[in-house]
Amino acid sequence: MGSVEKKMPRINERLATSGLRLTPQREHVYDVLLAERDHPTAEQVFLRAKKDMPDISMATVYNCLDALVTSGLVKQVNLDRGATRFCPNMHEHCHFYCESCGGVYDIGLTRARPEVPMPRGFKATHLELSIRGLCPDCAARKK
Amino acid sequence: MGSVEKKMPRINERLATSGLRLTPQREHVYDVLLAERDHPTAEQVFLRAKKDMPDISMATVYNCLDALVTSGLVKQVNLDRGATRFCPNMHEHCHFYCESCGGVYDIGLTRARPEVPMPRGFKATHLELSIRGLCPDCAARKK
DNA sequence: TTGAGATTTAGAATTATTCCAAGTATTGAC
DNA sequence: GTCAATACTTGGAATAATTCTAAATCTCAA
Ligand SMILES: [Mn+2]
Ligand SMILES: [Mn+2]
Ligand SMILES: [Zn+2]
Ligand SMILES: [Zn+2]
Repeated sequence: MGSVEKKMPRINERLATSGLRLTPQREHVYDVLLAERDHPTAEQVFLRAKKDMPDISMATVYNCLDALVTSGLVKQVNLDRGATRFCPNMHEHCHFYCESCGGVYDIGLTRARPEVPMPRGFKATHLELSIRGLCPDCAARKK
Repeated sequence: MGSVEKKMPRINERLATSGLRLTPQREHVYDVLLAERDHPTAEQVFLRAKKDMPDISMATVYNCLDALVTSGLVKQVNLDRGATRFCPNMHEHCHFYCESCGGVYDIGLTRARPEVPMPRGFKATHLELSIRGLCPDCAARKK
């Protein structure tokens, strides 16, 4: 995670191509996401962001998250009815939701992109897989 | 769709095994869902249900939908942030969301249940695939 | 230096859903 | 059949997550 050398130009450039500026708030929100790979909600991002930037507002967190999503640096993850979660991992992957602890984990899709035969006429542009069950910790505990 | 002969015992029995009663409202909400295969929201179900049962309330529609889901007669479908949609098709299938018209379509998963290699320790119990793109009508129109 | 446009912010508004408490209906024991 | 226990429906209040709004602040380029 060579943050300064690699992250900065990337985030700057990505925002720029969407006509957005790199602001301290946006960078900080992105850092918060990169710091922990648990798919936090906007609320959780807000709480974490405040630690180092006490004056940041909830509205700004929503704005920043939106800017990061728009510029392709962050993915939104929606799990049934709950609050939207955010994921800075832009590699192709799907999400595993633990029904016991509520945790969300990345599952790499090596090459096995699920193949689904489309009925005539449908043009698929994007497909999303989500899995639910028990994470390793919870599975072990339930034994 | 031999409704009376086949639907009634099924819905009655399914509700019963969850300790729930078959009420006129529950049956009517189920009928509304069966009448059109377009994954309506609770609001839409409410509007349609009122046509033949003008005194039904929104709260009851939510309650009925919940009862039907609990007893395994109806599936909930969540598409990103939007209102939950409801689907009376209990065969294994996934959902196609048209980014142009917003329609939701059932896509049968013949046998091709997507195979995903689980990292060590994860116990998957359920997996869900959703696809977005253009439905046949919208795809043709965009040509 | 300056002003147009972008960004941040607090708080109001909105949306979808759940909760609540009261009234109504159904059921089974007698 | 009567009656109480239980289930169900209902309107409205409450909640949760998100979006909107309008004013203050910041940034960049001329
Ligand atoms: Mn992820
Ligand atoms: Mn469906
Ligand atoms: Zn877990
Ligand atoms: Zn369409």
